[in-house]
Amino acid sequence: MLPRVNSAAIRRLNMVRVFHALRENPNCAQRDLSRLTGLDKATTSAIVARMIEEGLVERSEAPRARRIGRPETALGIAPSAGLLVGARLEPGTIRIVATTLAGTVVEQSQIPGSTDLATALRRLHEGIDAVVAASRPEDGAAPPPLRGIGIGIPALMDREGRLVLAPNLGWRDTPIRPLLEEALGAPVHVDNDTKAAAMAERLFGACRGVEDFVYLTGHSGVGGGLFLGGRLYRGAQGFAGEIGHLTVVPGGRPCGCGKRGCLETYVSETSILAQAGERGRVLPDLWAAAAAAREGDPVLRTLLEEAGSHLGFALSHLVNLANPGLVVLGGNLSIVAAFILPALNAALDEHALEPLRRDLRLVVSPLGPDAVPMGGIALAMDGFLSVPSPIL
Amino acid sequence: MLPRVNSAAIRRLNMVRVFHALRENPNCAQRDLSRLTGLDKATTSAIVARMIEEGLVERSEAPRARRIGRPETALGIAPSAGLLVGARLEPGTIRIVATTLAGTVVEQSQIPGSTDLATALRRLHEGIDAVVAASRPEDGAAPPPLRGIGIGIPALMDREGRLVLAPNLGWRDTPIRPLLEEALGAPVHVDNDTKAAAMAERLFGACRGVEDFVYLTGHSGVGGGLFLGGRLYRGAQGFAGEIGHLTVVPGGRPCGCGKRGCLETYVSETSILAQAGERGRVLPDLWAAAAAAREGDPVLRTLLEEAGSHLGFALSHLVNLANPGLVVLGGNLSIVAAFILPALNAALDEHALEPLRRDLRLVVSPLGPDAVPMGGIALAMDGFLSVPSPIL
DNA sequence: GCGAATTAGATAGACGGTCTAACAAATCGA
DNA sequence: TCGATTTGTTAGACCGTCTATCTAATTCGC
Repeated sequence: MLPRVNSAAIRRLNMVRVFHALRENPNCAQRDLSRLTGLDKATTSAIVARMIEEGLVERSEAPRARRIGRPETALGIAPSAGLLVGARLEPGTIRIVATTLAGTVVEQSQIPGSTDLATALRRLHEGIDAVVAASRPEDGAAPPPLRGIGIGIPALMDREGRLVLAPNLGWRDTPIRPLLEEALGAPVHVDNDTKAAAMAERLFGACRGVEDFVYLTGHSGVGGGLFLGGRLYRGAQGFAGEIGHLTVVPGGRPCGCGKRGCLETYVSETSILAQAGERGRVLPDLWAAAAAAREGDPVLRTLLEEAGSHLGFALSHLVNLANPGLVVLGGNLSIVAAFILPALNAALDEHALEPLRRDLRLVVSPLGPDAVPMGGIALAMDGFLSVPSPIL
Repeated sequence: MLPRVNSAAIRRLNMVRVFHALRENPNCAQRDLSRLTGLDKATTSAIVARMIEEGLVERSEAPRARRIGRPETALGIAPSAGLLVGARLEPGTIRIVATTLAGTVVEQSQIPGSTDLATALRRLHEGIDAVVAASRPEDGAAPPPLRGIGIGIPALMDREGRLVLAPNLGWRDTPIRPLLEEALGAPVHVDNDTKAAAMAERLFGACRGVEDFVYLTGHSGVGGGLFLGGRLYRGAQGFAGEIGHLTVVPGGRPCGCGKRGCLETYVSETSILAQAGERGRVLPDLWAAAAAAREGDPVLRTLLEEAGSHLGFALSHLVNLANPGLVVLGGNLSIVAAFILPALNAALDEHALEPLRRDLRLVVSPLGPDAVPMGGIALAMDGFLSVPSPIL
């Protein structure tokens, strides 16, 4: 059943618009918010007054003089209004960030992970407590309340937020959200790490204001986050974006999914290192692979070129189907971006339709390794603002 | 700039909900509308009263007795409230339907098409006039007003509704909507034929109530209509869904797009007939191809099996990326569906991820050749209801 | 037959949004 | 000091939905 649309819904919707306008334009005046949101200045006045009353927004002390007329007062999301926590849960490490409600990072940490569910959750819990404790304001004022927690996990999550399968962690069918919510005592949002990272790029990274883009990342597998028509797209079951299992070489390298020739047997960090090993180059990680390529090692050069070619071929399918305006290379892919991009672009030229290819922009993620935990922040922010989903 | 969200917007939104609930459940009572839309019965009462006042809805004369209590009065979209016209514009033929606002067909016709722009538009104009004239009620009452016209064209249309390129018609960069609107004197909506057909399946066909599905069709090319997250998805430039140009055989048959091995060089009506000819079977159309296959012709059997295999391979990419819950085979593909489905399913089994494949339903379009003109109706209906786009 | 029960639908009033229009506030420039 | 200019507030109109109550029309039990 669709949520009811009544005056409460429209108030929330307009409040969220004002919030994001203010988040993206810190220290702007009420007048600017009117222009940005399209709301009448009287409406803006009412909404801002309410947000100030709720402690969500604060006025700067000093009015800013303009050329002529009454000076404007700058507004901003109050740092004391609350704290959001984002986390990235991986087998080896857990990365945690704390931000203001506006998404400004105030604290971060990295702790060891675990493939044991109880251990991982305990460490996550302790890590979050520590980060929140460290986020206390210096002047000894009351700590901002924890408003929400968002966590990105390398796992298939269904549309209800249930963990279906996490091969790297060895977990399956785990009601991870309730487990965490009970332990942490704040609203918890859990999502696939790539989808979370895509949200981060949209709110804080390279895709601000972009309505249709694709986020690509590659660790143990290759994941795609589809942001389509102004929303993160999840698919009928919540599994959309599985670009890593497109068949790029029929009958090719065997994949963990049981098929052969999947993209991620050629392009993920794991598979690139494996292939390097097969060709006599034992390397610890992609940084080493990038270093070797930078020094001119022909094996790595060729390997990364092949990877770029396969990725470009798979990406061309996505481009022809979804016609995104922007593709972001993120995660570990950004480490080797310089060496895969030429072949990737060539493959796109060869396989993507010209009018779709022509207007396609391709960028390397500015968030880098922070994309997933910041995606947790994005999830938590969305949850805090909690717009009933079918609206906007 | 996003449209303003105010009380007028929420009224329209709720009115549209009531309209669609009533369209999908003809002769239901006001009480049922409340349940279907989630609106309070008082709200429903107000909305229905207003729609009756506007002539959009009418009450049936006879109240329907229930087991106990006051009998309910059946409601329906008034046939006299207006007429919608949908058309399919092809080089050879123009197909036109007229329906009530509820989408009930009241008249249809088929006239010759033309690749000359002026001729085609003139014939379309005359054909629509004729169909509208023939739709007069038998009792000699005033004819319902023409509320909108929707047209599906085999063309790349940009997001502003401008015709960018129509290879089969030989048109490019044509402001077709203004041309038609001036001539026809009613709101005109023009869109890609496949996207229109997908809308028809959603409103009137196999996809009623389905939020994420893919519509596939194949005439001169192979097109895909993506309906994602409850909306027709257009992509950054409006070109989304070009499944026909996925590379399925690297270095394969040359395609009109300049590349090689595109899906549509194996699966479209044109290419199937061409391949049949190369193998010594000269056939006029897909009906003949289906007939030959039905009679056991091994050449056609093999050919269609290969087509199914290629289509399934390309579709597996779409499934892995978009995770649709339903795939509809429409247009000319439905003619040969019986002979391509086994290989198509096998290719999906081989190349689509198991959890995504498992819950995927595949159906043949119930609308068949009417999908495109009914898609025009869907466009016109959407336009008539004109919900500001970012809402719902 | 007749009143109680039951269900559909209408109505009154509360409530809560945004918008228009007028007003108050704060500055610049002459 | 006064008018012009621009920002921000306020009063009131307007228009939605929602709650609560009322009316209408029927069946059921007796």
